[in-house]
Amino acid sequence: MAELTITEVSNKYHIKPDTLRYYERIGLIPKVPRRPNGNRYYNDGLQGWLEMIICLRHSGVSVEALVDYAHLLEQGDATLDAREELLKEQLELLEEKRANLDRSIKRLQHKISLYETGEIKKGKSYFEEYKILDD
Amino acid sequence: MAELTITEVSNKYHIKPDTLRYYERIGLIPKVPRRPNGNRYYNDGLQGWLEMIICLRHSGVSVEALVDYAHLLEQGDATLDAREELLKEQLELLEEKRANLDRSIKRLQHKISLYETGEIKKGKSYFEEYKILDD
DNA sequence: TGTTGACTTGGAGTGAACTCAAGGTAGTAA
DNA sequence: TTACTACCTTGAGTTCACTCCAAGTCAACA
Repeated sequence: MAELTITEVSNKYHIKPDTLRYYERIGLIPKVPRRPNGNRYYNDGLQGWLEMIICLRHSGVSVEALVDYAHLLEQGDATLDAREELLKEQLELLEEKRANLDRSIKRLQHKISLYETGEIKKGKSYFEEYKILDD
Repeated sequence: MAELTITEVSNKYHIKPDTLRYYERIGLIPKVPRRPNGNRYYNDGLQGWLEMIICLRHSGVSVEALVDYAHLLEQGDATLDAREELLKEQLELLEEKRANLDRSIKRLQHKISLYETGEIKKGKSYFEEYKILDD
């Protein structure tokens, strides 16, 4: 890890430079340090934070929640409890998401198996297929 | 199960009447049958389909993909293979999602444990917390 | 000394998926 | 008859999360 330009970070994390600047604008990333000419550079700490928020964003954690967390971090020691609380709330949301995701995956697998075994036969009416799945 | 009004379906599946009408407008739900006064009623087949699409929507399957699937269903037997293909694609997407979700959950759990054991101590600089997590 | 090319800014535009508002009708209850 | 409620339609508005655009700066290279 080293200090990377915005384009390098963009390539590393598959996230557009515009998005990186947007994240900074809304406070999801703090003020990024600059070269004498004004160009941003991203150090190790920033890259660690980026990795974290990109992972969580991919899982559907809202930008708002992450901005809240970032703001709490900026306020330092006084917000340790609030931060833990926020993380726990988000964890619960993600666990709900996973439960639902598991249901959907099972549903799709079951449905696909019906296609493969030919149990969804020709000539069925539009919705007949769905009665099978009322489980 | 019986024939339900739009409000009853709305309550049953926690989805707004406007959203139900919207789904119909865009072809995600087929023409819903009507009472003589024009009010919609949702029969068993429709409710089964709704349950399915709501589950998948909660898991992040796009409206577009579901509309495509609905259109294929409407076209009958000739689309059996295309339907199976579409389901398999969506299943793959969901499995990717689950892998990422698991990563995020582990990350959050780890982070919360750092808060609980006090390993995230007072007086740390803004990003120091994230260096711990470079794993 | 131009002319690339990578960066900068502020602000506007986009796409997905709802969500709402305005105005109208049908059926019931006082 | 009037009031109320639940439904209807069309079309516009909202939210979220980017994503793009135009115009400008700066460093390096021919």
